[in-house]
Order: sequence, then structure tokens, then C-alpha cells
Amino acid sequence: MEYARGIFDKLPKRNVVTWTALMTGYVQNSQPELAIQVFQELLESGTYPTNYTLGAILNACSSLFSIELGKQIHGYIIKYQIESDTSMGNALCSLYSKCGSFEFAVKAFRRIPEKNVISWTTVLSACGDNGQAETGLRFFAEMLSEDAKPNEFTLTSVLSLCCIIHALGFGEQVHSFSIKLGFESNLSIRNSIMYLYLRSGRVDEARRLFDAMETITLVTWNAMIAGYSQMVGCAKDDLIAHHSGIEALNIFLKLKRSSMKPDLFTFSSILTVCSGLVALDQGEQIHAQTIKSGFLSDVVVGSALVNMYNKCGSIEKATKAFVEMPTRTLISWTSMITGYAQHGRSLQALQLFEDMRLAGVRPNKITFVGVLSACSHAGMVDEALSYFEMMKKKYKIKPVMDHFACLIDMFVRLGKLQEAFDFVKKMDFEPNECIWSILIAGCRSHGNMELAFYAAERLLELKPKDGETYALLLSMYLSAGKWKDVSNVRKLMRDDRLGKLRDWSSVSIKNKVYSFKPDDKSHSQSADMYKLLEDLVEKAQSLGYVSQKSLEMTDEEDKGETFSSTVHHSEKLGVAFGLLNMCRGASIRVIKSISMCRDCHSLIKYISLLTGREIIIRDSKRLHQFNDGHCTCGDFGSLL
DNA sequence: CGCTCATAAT
Repeated sequence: MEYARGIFDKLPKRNVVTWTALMTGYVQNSQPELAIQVFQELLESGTYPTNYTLGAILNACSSLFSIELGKQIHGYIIKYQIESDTSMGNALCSLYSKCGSFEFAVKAFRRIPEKNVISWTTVLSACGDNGQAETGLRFFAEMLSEDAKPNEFTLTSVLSLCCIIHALGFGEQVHSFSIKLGFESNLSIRNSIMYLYLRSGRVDEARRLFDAMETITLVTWNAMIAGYSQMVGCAKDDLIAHHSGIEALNIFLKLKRSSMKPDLFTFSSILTVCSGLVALDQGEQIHAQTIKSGFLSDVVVGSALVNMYNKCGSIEKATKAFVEMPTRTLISWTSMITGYAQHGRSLQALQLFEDMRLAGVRPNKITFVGVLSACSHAGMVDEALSYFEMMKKKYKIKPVMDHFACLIDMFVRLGKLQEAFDFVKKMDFEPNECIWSILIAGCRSHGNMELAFYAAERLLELKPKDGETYALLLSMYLSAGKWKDVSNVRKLMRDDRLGKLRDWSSVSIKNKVYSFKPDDKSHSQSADMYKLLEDLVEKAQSLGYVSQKSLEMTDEEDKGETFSSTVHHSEKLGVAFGLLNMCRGASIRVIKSISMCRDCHSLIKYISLLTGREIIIRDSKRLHQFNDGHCTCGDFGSLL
């Protein structure tokens, strides 16, 4: 571009084409500010812009998210009377969409007298970018009814809309339609179809398409990895989620063995997979690869890395990665603030929040979930309430259930049960399962069973759908000896055909993942593991550990009201395996499918003290980080 | 010229 500018400056005469060429060059080289500068010079020189010139400047506005300047350009377009030009309309529609003004984008589209296929594609992707997938599908139907012929861009765009709302049926119709139009072997469309199947949970079909593709692009690999990575977060079953993560890692390894090189999309997805699997070893290896390939400087990859270290319980490494980021976005800050909050480092979380505001980054509601949970963890009532006010008044953010959950959790931790219940009454919407569960767990911890029973009844009125909620209720009624309620809850669980809660844990060491079931004896080292546990329990008892008979939550059968016959829940076996197989001093990371029970939580605190090891367990609710006999969860939350 | 598929935080 320097050369181009040099030549431009030496030109004795310039016309609008010269100016436009320079501007287009700046836009293409991601220097939109300079393009805008050139545009100002052009206007000052008295030259009339053409629709090409204005198209280039609208692009610059898009990449700067500058809707003000965009509207100004829109003014010129009207002034020069080229508003009815199709390209201008397309560019305006695209600009408004990228700047988040969906209504303006649609208006710009509607004003195009002669819509071409690009106009339709632009408005479809505008719908996708602005969370209006259903509207997008209606636009597509309208397009077909007007006999406009979609091209490959249009079809991939429609398929991505189907992805967002999991409209598999619609997507399949689009697929057969695209075959009719002769796009059967089109790579982009095949990638989109494959991704749609993955996102809709049809893994086998997706896999079949993937295996049948004779040419594969990096987008294909990335779509596959991203598809599995997303399943880690939304699969119904934890075991499926876990397998999806492992599968994503396998595909990543295959990609590495192929001749293609991973890019920023690959790295951000695969780092997220490591977060989900609490796979620190793999995560660190990938960290090294992002450095070598130069993609670490990308802000999305950097944020994914920070998040990975946070989720793996390595707060120091997360901090280092965060500090070393060349640029940070709202998401980077939020991720780090939440990381500190989850690790019980409330003051650091709040300090970082202030740094973020000083840096001029505007927090959103997720940031405030992190801030409020930091306050809650440290019992900082005044601060929490003042941040809550700040959120509503200064940032005009409407509180959502998660914010109330943090505040209620805070009162509950402090034993201020009445305040907690008062707060629930003050909320302007109905409390959900999560709120009642927090209250129940809190009331139990503070021995106020009357309030606990009250909350339990409210919870049951909501007809919860997940097994863990019922397990919490069952555990409470059982230990209180309320047999009538016990059989009622059991009946509800049967009626709703809630599957058994499957307790399993996994530990990942180097490149392998090992899983454990309760009382698992199938491992080659089982004997050593049980011996070690027995030994640790004995030593813990001498330090004051009292084994609490835990209830067998995974067992639905009415064998009277049995207390646990299980000796070892899965995470104990995972910890024992880690102790036996990981090098001295290395932290042990376990991932557990359901909430930890009180007994295991208590024992593992002792184990961390006895062995001097850091033990990190991520259960279905939160991250527990055990060090020297303490856990970062503050012994609170819904332990079964 | 303008349009597509794949990425990060609760």
C-alpha cells in the first residue's frame, strides 16, 4: 500500500477512478481509517464519487462498525440519486446488518427495486448475523416465490440459518433442492450440510458425509471440530458430551497429520474442547502450537486460551496468557474476571473489572454475573448491591436470573436466609429451579429445615426436568426422615422417566483419557487404587475426617430407604488413579458427570492436605479446586 | 463492487 500511495501522490492528474482504486486498496488491506481519510480528500477536491467509490467507503464503515459514518454516506447516496442502484442497496443492507441495525438492513433491502441474487443472499446473512433465523427462512421462501435463482452463497447462507435454529427438516429440503440445481459436489454446500447434521445431533450422518468427501478443505476440518466442540456444551448426556470432545481431539490430530495447517478457527475451537475436557496437557501443547504458527496474537484464540487455563484450574497461566494478549475484547476481560471469581479470587476479579472500565470497555450482563459471583463468594454484600445498582442504572442492563442467583447465593452463604427469601420476593419474575435449589442447599447447610421444605415445595411446583434436582430433593427428604415425601419424589422420578444419574469421572493424562465408574474394578491398577484410598481414608480419619454415609443417588430402586452401599464414588477413583500415575507435584484434574457429594468433597479436602497435591474437580455445577485442605467453592453450593 | 460455510465469555 505504501507503493500504491507513493504512485498516487506523484500523479499529476487524478480522476474518480484513481481515488476509488486507492480507497479500495486500503479497505482490502484492513486499513479502513485510511480509506475514509482518502474519501474526505476526494470530497474536498470537488470530485464526484461514483457508486464504486461509495461501495468501497461503505465497506470501510462495516469493518469499523461505524453506523454514524454509514448513515452519512447513505445521505450522499440519496444526494447523488443512486439510491435505486442495486449494488448500493446491497452494500447498505450489508453495512446496517454488520453494525447490528437489523431493521435498517431490512429497510435498505426492501428499497432495492431490482433485487439480484446478491441482494437476497445479503439479507439472508443479515438475518443470521442478527439472530433472526426464522425471518431469514421466510425471506428464502419469498425469494423462491419470486423465481429468483439461488447460487451457492445463497444456499450455504440458508443452511447456516437452519443450523442456528436446528431446522434439520428444512435443511434437508434445501439440500435436495441444491442437488436439483446442480450443486451436489459443491464443497461449501457440503460443508454446510455436514455441519448442520452435526449441530442437529445427527452425528452418524455427518460422519458419513465427512468420510465420503474426496476433497477436504480446512473449512471442512474446522466445521467438524467446531461441530463436536459445540456438542460438548449442549449434549443432553454428559457421557455423549465427553465423547464428542474426545472425537474433536481425534479429528484435530488427523488434521495435524494431513498436509493442511490449522488456522485461527481450528485453534479457538480445539482450545474450547480442551476447556470442556479439563485437558490441561493437550491444552498446553496446543498453546505451543499457536505460538509457533503465529495465531496466538489473534484475539479470539487468545481468549479461548485464557478460558482454557481458567477451566483447567490454572489461574496463574490464565493470568499470564491474559496479560500477554496484544488486544483484548469484552469477551477476554469477562472470561478472566469470571475465572478469578470461580477461583475464589474475589478481589482480583473486582480489581480487573475496574481495569476493564478504565480501559474503556463496556461490561455486559455476563461480565456482571462474574462480578456479582465474586462478591457473593467473598460475602461482600455492600459491594454486590452497589455493583447491581451500577449495572441497572449506569449500564442500563436488565438483570436476569443469574444475577439474582448470585445475590441470593451470597445471602445464603452468610446464613442470612431471611434476607435471601426477601430478595426472592422482591424479584419481578418467578424464581426458577436454580434459585430454589440454592435456597434448599443453603437452608440445609444452616439447619433451617422449615425454610428448606418450603423451598422444596415451590421447586416441585415447577416440575423440574433434570435428575439432579430430584436427587437434591431426595437427599434432603431422606436425611430428614420424611418418608412420605421420599416416596413422592421417587414416584415423580419414575413418572417422568428420568434416567438414572450416571456417576462417572475421567482423568486426562498426556494424550489419553481414563474414565471411572463408581466402585470400578476394571482397571489394571484397581488393587493399588483401592489400597491407596483405604490408606488415605484412615489417615484422614486420624485428622478428624468423619465419613458421612452418602445417599445412593444413582439407584432408583426402592430397596427400603437404603443408605449408600457404594464405597467409592467415581471421583475418588479418578483422584487415586491420578495420584498413582502423575508425576510428583503435578495437579490432578478430574471431570465428574454429576455434583460431588458432601462426603467425597470432605474427604478430598483431607487428601489434598495429606498428599500436598492440588486436586481440581469439575463437577456438573462448578469447579472445585482443593489445596491444603481447602476448596475454592467455599464448601457451598448444591453438593448432593 | 456487493453475498457463503468454520472461532472466544454465564
